[in-house]
Amino acid sequence: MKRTHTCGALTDQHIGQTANLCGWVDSIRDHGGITFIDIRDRAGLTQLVFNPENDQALAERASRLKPESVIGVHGEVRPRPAETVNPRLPTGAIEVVGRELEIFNISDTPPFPIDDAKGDKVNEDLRLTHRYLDLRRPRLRKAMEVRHKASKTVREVLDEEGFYEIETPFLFKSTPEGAREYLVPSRLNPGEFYALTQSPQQFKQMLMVAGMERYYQMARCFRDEDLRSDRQPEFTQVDLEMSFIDREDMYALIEKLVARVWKEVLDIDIPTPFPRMPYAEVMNRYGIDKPDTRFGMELVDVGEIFGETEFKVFRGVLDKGGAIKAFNAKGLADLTQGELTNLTEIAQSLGAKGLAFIKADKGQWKSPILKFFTDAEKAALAEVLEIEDGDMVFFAADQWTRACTILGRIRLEAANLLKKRERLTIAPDAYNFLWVVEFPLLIYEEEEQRFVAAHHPFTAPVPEDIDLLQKDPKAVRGQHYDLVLNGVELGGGSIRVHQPDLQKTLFEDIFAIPPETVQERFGYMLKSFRYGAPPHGGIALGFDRMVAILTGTTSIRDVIAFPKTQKGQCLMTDSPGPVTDRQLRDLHIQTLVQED
RNA sequence: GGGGUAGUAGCUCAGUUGGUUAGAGCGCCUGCCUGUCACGCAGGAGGUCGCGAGUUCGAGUCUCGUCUAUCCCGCCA
Repeated sequence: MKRTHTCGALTDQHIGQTANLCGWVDSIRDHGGITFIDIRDRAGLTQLVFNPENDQALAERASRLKPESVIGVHGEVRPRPAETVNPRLPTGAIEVVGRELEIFNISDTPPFPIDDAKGDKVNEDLRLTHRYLDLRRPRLRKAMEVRHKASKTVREVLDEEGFYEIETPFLFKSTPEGAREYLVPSRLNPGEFYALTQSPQQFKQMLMVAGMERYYQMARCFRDEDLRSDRQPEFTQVDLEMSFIDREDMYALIEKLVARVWKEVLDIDIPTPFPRMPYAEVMNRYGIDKPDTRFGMELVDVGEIFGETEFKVFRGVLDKGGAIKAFNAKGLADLTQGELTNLTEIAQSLGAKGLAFIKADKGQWKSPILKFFTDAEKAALAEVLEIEDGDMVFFAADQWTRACTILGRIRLEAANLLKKRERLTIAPDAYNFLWVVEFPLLIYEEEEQRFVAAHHPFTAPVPEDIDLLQKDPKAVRGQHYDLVLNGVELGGGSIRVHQPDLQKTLFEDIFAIPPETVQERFGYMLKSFRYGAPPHGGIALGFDRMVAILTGTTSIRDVIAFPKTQKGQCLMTDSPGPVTDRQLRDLHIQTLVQED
């Protein structure tokens, strides 16, 4: 039986017509005589009626079906009796009277309910083992649709903007700086290995040297790092690179791209341009480089208030040039002892000695450190932090970065506690995009006693800071930009170095990589830059994270058809798995693990 | 590598201070039922309490170890 309509398509417009529907049995309601079957396909649900008065044998066959079986039904569309119309269903005004029934496949009883509400509560490992059943649930089906629409829109916009979609190799060579890589033994080159690309970074720059001018790719990337709810070993980036552009061009393009995706998928108008904030400011105000700006409780520098303090802890930090930061967790004075202990432990894990606080409770302030504060200091605190009864204020006194980082983390934890108490609500359709700009180009690595790239070694310095490279490397800002959305790092990129001499200086003088190593790893790149490299820059957006936000989930596993568990396994196919000795021999490798 | 949470029927969970035969809802099976849509009613089957040790007269419950999933730290240029 060939289908003529989908299960979502039939409405009262089709009354009187015949139709062939194919799909899965969603539910069976056998009344002894009359039997109703909901048939489901990708598009929706339609009620089938089988009446023994019409065809006794057919009605009996229908009533013996099992849920999730696949059937085809021929019948006519008719209106439901007025009092039995179901307004909760798009197809609730009609039903299809079954005349013929073809059973394509009888289903075993599924191991878990194929149902959004119940399915969401089922253990994820069971769902992943039977992912083909999990994906039947409307929520996941919808996620796949959103993912498709988003990638389609990305392709449309970038096509309009003159980009070529170009594929680059997955099999690359190992580049030990950066993420741990998946290695692939080379059969034809004994003892040598490919590495799967952790991103197409070097290839896309070569495409610019090659004169492609505008490249993009829905690029699969591979990183052998530990997993998180927003990190999978293979994931997808919207990867692109452009020649002859500056940062402003990039902001405009990505704002256009993102706004179109939100419009196409959610029918929401995202205001552009997006706000921009320098790295130093986001750290000062939010204590994190990917701030969630959907709520306030911003960090405040209270160092000036305590300029004359005799409180040893603050005095010591200020004398060493550190910072005293504070923020007001509005309405969190009823924090429990357990919650406070938990916050303190988090602060300590980030290097704090403790977590100082002031609780404004029933008209008075309570705090172990209150006795060290003068009345003037208290008054000043009350003013800048807008302390009211019921508030909880946290402090961090440390070197600037650490003080910000500690409170930035506590701010997020406090927000979660307030959400639980329903004192902080964030609109589900709040999308706070933000460009974070002017990152430092370099970070000093204490362990290795050298500078490393804050992002990657191909990021160009801000032109007016180039002179500082030798004099004051810490002060050099990079032409890097991060796109942040609701506290999630959605992507990042930069204007690249395109001058061979500058790139060589960065590698050898600043990052202190031995010249032989530079030659081995990046020699081809430096060489290419001597043959007419255009100024260029690019960006990569985390596509899985974008779709997760579009579908309102926090786990990218919900938007990847076949994701892996935290141990990197696919429970459906049971991979990875062992290989034969013969395979290992062909690849010239041995394992040190003995099979049981 | 480290910390937290969870693991009891096919699924979701309850199980008191360690004490008789481990329960519920859903699902499944059987029967009844002609307008339901989470159909209803009656009955029934279904358990290696993740696994392994230990303590104890006695362990789902306590201890240790271990496995799996998940959240987080480290890690992710």
